[in-house]
Amino acid sequence: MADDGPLKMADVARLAKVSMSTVSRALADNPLIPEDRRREIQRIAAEAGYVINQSARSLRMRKTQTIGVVFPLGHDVGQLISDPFFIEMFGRLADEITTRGYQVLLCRVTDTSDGWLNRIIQSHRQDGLVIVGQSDQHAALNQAAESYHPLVVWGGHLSGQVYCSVGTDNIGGARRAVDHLLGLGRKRIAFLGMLELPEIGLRYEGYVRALRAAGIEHDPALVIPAHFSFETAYEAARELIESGTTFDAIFATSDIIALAAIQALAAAGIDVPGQVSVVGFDDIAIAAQSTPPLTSVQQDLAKGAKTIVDLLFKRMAGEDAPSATLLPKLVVRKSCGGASAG
Amino acid sequence: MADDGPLKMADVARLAKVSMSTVSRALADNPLIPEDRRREIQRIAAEAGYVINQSARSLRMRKTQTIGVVFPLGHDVGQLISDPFFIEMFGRLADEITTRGYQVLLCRVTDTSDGWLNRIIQSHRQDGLVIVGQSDQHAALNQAAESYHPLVVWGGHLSGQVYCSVGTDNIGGARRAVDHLLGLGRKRIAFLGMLELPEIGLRYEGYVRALRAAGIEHDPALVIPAHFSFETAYEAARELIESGTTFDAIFATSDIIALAAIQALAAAGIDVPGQVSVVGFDDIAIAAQSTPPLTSVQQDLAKGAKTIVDLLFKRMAGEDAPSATLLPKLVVRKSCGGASAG
DNA sequence: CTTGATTTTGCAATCGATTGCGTTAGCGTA
DNA sequence: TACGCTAACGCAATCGATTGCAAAATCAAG
Repeated sequence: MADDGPLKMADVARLAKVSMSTVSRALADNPLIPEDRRREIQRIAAEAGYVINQSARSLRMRKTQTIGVVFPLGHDVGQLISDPFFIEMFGRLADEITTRGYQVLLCRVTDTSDGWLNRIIQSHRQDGLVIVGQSDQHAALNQAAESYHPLVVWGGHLSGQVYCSVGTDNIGGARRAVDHLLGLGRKRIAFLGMLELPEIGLRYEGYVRALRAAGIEHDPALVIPAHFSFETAYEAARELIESGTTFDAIFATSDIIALAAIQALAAAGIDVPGQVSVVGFDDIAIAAQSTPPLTSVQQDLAKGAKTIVDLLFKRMAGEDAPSATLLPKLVVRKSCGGASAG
Repeated sequence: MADDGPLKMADVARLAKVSMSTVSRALADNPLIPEDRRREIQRIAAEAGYVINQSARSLRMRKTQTIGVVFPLGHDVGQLISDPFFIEMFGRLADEITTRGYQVLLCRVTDTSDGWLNRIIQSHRQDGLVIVGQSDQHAALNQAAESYHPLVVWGGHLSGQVYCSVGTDNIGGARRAVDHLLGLGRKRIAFLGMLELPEIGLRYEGYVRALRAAGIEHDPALVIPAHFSFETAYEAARELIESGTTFDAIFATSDIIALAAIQALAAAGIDVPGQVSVVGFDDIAIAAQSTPPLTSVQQDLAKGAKTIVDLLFKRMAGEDAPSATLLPKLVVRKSCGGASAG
């Protein structure tokens, strides 16, 4: 009875003694087929273990029921997708997407030559795209967004931006963090991060504004370039410590950097938060579990992911969806001293 | 010149003044087409921004150039994919897969009713499957493996196993960890983990063997059920502490559980490693960065992922590939006292 | 200039579903 | 019985590529 190859719809049609058209419609719950017959055909198909071939379906319907999630570009190309922030974001996005009955296709860009985005788009492997982090590809995104609508980017809103983005209010978040440090009486606040990246530039902007508002002179010696990886951030922090520059607080532009800094401080025998307060950015899962627990600017990733996917589905439906900015929240824990009850 | 819809191969054929067959072959670098003409056609296609439609290609070739990665099943269904171990594994797998020119499709199983695996397989969305963690689906995997070969499972080798799996030597790893604790003079070693899961069962086996070999009586009061999530593990550890049962070491079956235990111990004013030594399992990235840094049984995920994907591609090529077991390594850090120069 | 061998090229079938449109069946009413 | 109308259903085209096979073009040798 059972031949080797997997069942095709034609086989089910034969079993049910109807045409393929009817099977197709029955499986799609098309009301053109009377309900009892629909049920019957569905039962037969299920019992035979029939599953629709998605390749064929995608071709015909020009839809794949799949969302592509594209990961860090530019400076991070070729690297492992291991940054906790990206990872957490990916998990949240995956949840939101699968909940809506779509599959998730991970796209790693291995070839950033001109047209990389077009190559992804035109492959028709997905019905929509989420790009996590605009990195240095602002122009490419702008260009693609003109003709391709189902596209949402996670990242700060930049000037001259055409594409739809969802991101944190970086300036406001940074400002809040630095204001908090100032409120604790800290005056020499170091800034750790890569100014070249657009989002970090915005956080720097917030840092500067907060200092200025407090009437504190801004010391360039306190601005330290630090990459996102733990090792390089640790080095950066170590150099700051050894440089002899005095400081009583650190505003790190990511939690990984903050954790690395705390570790470097501990290694140098400097007490956190006794001598130096540390604030991070992102509030990733381990932030609450570090020692001491890390004060951090919380990006509500659950909400961010939901917003991204909501907007994406709107755009896929042809509606126009505007960019959104999320308001970050400062989560105060022990790493900066002051009030906290663990 | 530019009409609205995206280019099709026929359009490129027209531009190049050849047939579609020739374009198809040229883009596939088929030597049937003379090299200079191939180049020419490729240039024309690239300039026009043409990209092959993967839906059509997949249908015709019966290949998708995609590997499906299926995530935790059973008890974890419906949960967020956030466990650092899974996440790290996913990143590594994604790297190995994309390096080989394949795409990664994330499959979350939302419906574990009978035939869930068949439904994934028969959808023909992927050319091969990696299943991360067999959970309680041993039987389903065995059944599917009989007719579907390009399938590799991450997990321990269980008795009566038909499918191909790659996993750590759980018994050996646990044994090594407990032996180390015994070597430090610890005698009352608590075990934290869910015995119901096959892999954890094996780790328990190693735990028991190590105790037995050391001539230490095995106290059931020291075996505490603990789930993989931080919160539940924290609760489990707290209960152990408050139960009054004496213990001088903890063997946790995952790093998350270990970190939760350390935090619970700290909250109870118990010094780690002074009063209690703690060893984890997995050696996830944050293990080295916790306070104190965590001793852990290292599963070499990079190697594991590479092995999984190697075997999978062998199987996709029709070869037969046997299961593999990786030897774990105990990474000693400060959380269990003894030698360490952190 | 033939002829045969070889290299290029294109026709048309194919992958497995979906769906517009026309046909048939079924029913009620006159 | 005849007619009209609607509900069910199936034919065949279609999505956009790949490829077996045969035709056409090219070349070498006689």
